[in-house]
Amino acid sequence: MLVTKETPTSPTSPGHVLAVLRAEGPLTRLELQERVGLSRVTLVERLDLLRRLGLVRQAGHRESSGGRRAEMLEVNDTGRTALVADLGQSHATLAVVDLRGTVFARDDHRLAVRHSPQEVVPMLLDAGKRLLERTGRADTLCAMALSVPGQIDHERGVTVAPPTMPDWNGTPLRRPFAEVFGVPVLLENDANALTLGDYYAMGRPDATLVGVKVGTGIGTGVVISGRIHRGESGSAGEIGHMRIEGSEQQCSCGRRGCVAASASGQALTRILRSTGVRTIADVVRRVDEGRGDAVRAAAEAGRLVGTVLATMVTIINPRYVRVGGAIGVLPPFLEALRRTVEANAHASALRSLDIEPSQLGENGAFVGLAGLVADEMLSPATVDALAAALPQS
Amino acid sequence: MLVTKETPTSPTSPGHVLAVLRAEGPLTRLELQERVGLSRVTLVERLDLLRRLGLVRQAGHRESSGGRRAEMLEVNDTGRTALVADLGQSHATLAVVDLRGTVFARDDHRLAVRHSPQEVVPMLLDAGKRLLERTGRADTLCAMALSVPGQIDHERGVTVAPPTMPDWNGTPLRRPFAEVFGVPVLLENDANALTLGDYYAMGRPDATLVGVKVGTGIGTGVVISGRIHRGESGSAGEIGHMRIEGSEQQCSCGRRGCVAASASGQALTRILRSTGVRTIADVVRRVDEGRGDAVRAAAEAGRLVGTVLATMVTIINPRYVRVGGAIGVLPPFLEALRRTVEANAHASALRSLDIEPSQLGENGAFVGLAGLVADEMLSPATVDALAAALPQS
DNA sequence: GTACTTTTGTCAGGTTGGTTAACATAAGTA
DNA sequence: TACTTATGTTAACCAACCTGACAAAAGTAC
Repeated sequence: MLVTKETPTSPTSPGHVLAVLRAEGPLTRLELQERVGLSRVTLVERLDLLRRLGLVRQAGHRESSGGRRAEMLEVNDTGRTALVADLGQSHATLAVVDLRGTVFARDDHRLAVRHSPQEVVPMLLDAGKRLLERTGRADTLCAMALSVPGQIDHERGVTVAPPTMPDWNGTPLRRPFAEVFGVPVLLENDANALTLGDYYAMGRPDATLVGVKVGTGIGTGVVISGRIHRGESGSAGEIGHMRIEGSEQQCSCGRRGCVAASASGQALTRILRSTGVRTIADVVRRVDEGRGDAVRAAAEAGRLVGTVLATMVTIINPRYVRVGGAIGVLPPFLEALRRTVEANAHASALRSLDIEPSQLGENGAFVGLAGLVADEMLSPATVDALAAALPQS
Repeated sequence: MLVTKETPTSPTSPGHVLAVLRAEGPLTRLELQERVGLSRVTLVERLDLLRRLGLVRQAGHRESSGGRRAEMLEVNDTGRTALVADLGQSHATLAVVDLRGTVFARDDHRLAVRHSPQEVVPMLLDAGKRLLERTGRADTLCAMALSVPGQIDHERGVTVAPPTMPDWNGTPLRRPFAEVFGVPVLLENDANALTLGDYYAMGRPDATLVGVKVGTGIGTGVVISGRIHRGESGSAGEIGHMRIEGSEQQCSCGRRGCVAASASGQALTRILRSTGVRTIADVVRRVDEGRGDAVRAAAEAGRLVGTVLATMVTIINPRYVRVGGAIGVLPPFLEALRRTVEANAHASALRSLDIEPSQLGENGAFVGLAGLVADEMLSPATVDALAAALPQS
């Protein structure tokens, strides 16, 4: 049966007041009062509570309309800290951020191609501790969030790694980090995290958003009604290993003809190997330099991903598509992708569609993870729990 | 910005009590009290209100545990009436139903291939009035719901008809029916309505459900978190006019190579024309009789739809797929579809997947529309509004 | 400066909507 | 008949919130 998931909090609880403030940006007390439907007396009490929790702050004033200026209030999303990590097939990056996604410090690690959790997890724990100390924000740490390639078993807090990373299959991630840092640990797929980054950076639009990430591998994320659609087994949007009609290219997943076998960063590296390319960074550099073979390969990759994305657009009918990842943002790739989608998707789905590159660059996943933490820590339920635990006046 | 859409009703309001009862089936007063979190005194008052509104009723007793038996309570979903209509490319069917989808009377009309709203709408209004009178349920009518092929502009209550029904493009549907029957009118795409039918018939599972309808045309619906995903322009799931690689078959939509041009009921009728087939009913009969050419054609159609559905399954990662429509439920079609999905969709998405034919037959759309009406009329917001308007004891 | 306006905070009394506790009745079992 | 459980009702009570009055802060207009 469908279980109602709304928090059992009343629509005038402190948590709900904060939610209104979060959704509708800086507001004056009067505006807030109208939207929440509380009397001034009670609202003052609510705000006092939220202020003591450090969750709201002043944000300038409105123009005077003949008397005292009204003070604007907003959610304090810079006071608390999250430790976030982006784990990839060949890298691991840690960052200390606030709940808005501002990066205070980051720490990049290259990883061997076939790295194992036994080496990487302790390294991350250690690096995380040092990074927190270095920024002096350890005392405001409220959560940790990790993005990983492949699927996640959210129930158990365990990875369900892709075939390309067999050592990582079933690795418990939530537990070790929760134990060391003593805060909740959120896990998210890498493409989902990037998609959420764009979603939050766009001001949490109330429309369906599809995010595409083309880096070493290929993945997508879908945000519907403000939430990532993960599907029944957490593999929704895993388009990287869909078949391309007519292709027999061997894929690193073991099968043949996958999109990722022909259009991922890994595939481009292989395709351009004879021209001296060894890494994805090499691919990006050559495309930026305008080398014909590299540009053509990127465009062909964009066309292939575009074919699959056109189907996705037809099925999901999103308002926005945001394309990220090292390969995804390359202009020849993006242009070919856009043209292919426009040629193949359902006409009606195209009318309201907006395809743009992801705006966040290197920090995209961090913004997404920070937003995820924010949604968790600033949710009405969490805030009401905090408020209830607060000592009286 | 994302606007919070929860009703501003408190979590202990009459509407919410009803919602709990709706979600968790028949409950005793004590169980209900625990789940809602109200004292017995107040719960009695709530239930009195709901009983006076005719929204709850007794449903037998629990076994005695040594004393008086506890009385079970359930939502009364048979007391109110909805007029529902399923409008197709060549038929229009009206039915009088209760909010559970029980059909009290139905009225089938064949329509000319190129029918126009100018003839059909007045006919439906007239037939609806007579049907309501005949069943004697006109006095409990609480809403009307219509399913139509093509998309719907829910804002304006207007159809955005498919290219195959150009006369119906932009037809106002909500207004004429609302004026004649004096109740709210809900509109839904036909594939969405059928999908919702299976969703409600399955007891509103808390999992993603994809419905596929293959009748005259091809359409799909997606239920996520208990709601139909309609997409930005209402065309989500319109897979009928996606391209098949290699096909150049002319489609009735004007383009070439669409799935619907090769795999819809209309396409099968054309393909089997030389064997004497004239209608979809002919196709169904010949497949049921086991005629080789018809069975092969149905299987090939299933394979083609399966190819597209495999992509959809990979992208959405649903728990359930339900296949309906006159062609969709044919065993050779369904078997070929199932095999194709299993061969092509992402392995992880297949593990938790359950593909079955729609269980509802002719009345599928009616059950879906009835559920849609129920969700609307029994929602906390609607119920609380009714309760507030009720005269004091 | 003074007069006026708007914003914000606080106190006090009243209303509402719920609570608990006690009692009464109904409807079972042993 | 005695005991148990379910249900309804009454009355006293209580917490949360509201309204209204008052006051101070912080502006503008003159």
